[in-house]
Amino acid sequence: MKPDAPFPAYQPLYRQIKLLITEGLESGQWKPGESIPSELELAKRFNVSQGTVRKAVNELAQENVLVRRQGRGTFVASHAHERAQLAFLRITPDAGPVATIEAELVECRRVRADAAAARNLDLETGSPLVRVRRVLSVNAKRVIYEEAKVPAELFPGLDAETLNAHGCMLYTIYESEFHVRIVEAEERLKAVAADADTAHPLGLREGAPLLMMERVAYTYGRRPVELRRSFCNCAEHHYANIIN
Amino acid sequence: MKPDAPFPAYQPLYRQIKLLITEGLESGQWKPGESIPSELELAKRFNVSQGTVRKAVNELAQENVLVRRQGRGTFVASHAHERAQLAFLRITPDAGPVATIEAELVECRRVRADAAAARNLDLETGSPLVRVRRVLSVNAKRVIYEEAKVPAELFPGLDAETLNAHGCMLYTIYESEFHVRIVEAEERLKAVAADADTAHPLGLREGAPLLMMERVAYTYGRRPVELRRSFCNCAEHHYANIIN
DNA sequence: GAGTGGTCTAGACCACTCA
DNA sequence: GAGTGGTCTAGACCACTCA
Repeated sequence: MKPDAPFPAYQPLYRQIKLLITEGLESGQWKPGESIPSELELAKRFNVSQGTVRKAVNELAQENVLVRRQGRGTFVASHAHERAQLAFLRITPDAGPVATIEAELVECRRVRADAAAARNLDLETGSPLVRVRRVLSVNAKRVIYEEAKVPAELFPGLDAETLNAHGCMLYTIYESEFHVRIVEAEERLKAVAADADTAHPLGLREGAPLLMMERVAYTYGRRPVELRRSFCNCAEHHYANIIN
Repeated sequence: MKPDAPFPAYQPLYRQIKLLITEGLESGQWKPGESIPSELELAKRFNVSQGTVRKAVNELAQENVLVRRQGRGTFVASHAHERAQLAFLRITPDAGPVATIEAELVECRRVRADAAAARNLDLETGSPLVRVRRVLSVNAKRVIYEEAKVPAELFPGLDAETLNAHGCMLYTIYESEFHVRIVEAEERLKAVAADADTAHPLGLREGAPLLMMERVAYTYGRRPVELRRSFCNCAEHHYANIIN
């Protein structure tokens, strides 16, 4: 395999290999938690050197799409194991680690995408969405009220029953029940005053300061598949971030 | 050069090279904005292959310590150029990009480290610090009130005059005037209610919700050198973050 | 001991920058 | 055209896992 296609801009070989691997992941050829073939095997299959496969796999590992384990193999990253979940839950108690997380379902229903939701999810206005509202408890304290919206088409049969049956981690459910893996998210944070809707579920008075987190979550290929707005009571919790 | 030293745990060659390069940076042998020697030159100097140097340099580039430019060379990252500054200023207008940033100095004086500051900065309680309080304007709107504390020892002569003479980017000043380069930071975000101290500089009423950002900033080798607490009025601005 | 990923080398050639 | 980083190959050997 050589760089051909002069038009779609020059892409190095390892990027093309990366794309081929990503396609295998998208198609479900290799599922979350499973191992992909060894470097030598992939090199043979794609007719390139091991070094080129390595470079492609390294980038995917870096993006948390694959997980390398020396001596064992390379695995498809999963929200189910390894508490990689916590990468997407940045709220932490001020003192001590996150020990438990529980969710109480407030509501799960079908809605129509408004203009903003449609724009962010790359859909038509009015497209059917599933809207999930929940209260999350960290270490048995209710601190987050969140609303998630996802395209109904991608999540057929997502309802209260499904949610209650499969634990509290939404991204684990997306992955195991609907074959949608979240790999990246963009967040916008603001401090806002609690209104009636957000104050009550968290046991606060209206006007109390809340950390609002608006998120667009993406699957492979930077395709947006979830819109989320969360509100966190920061009395004893904070949002942790590392900059570099 | 071969892996020797059996005791301090096995470190691959490229990590040792990485450390040697970092030492050159810390010592000021190569200064921010300057280029470091070419890969082949470094390979000759350290008596390893170009590939090993490349691996070390790649990691440092990844950490935003070095910047690679094909055809030109490898440069020491700088807060002065390339608006790499914005990596550490996550506050953005809700609509449109950051066009201008200005700072008004509120206060600059010497203080003593309290227990918390001492712990976070790896100092003794009571150590001399310089405390800087400022109001930052983004696109000509005053939206951030911030307080930074740094060890006085590391920043001799840091005073109001210095600050007013060298523009508004603190990390650029640290770098150009005091040879302290910030490479990483940990932040904790909370929503809080404005008190008298924070409300007035931002033109808000007490009790208004503010986004509080507490930061520990690190130089090479993860040495903590700045403590910062900022408050942002989120009426028309937000904190942007990417998770993956 | 077989198989995996991790490190290291040597060398060829490409893409880009600049004088 | 000389010099830089970027890609790609082939091959050796190491560290780690597991049966």
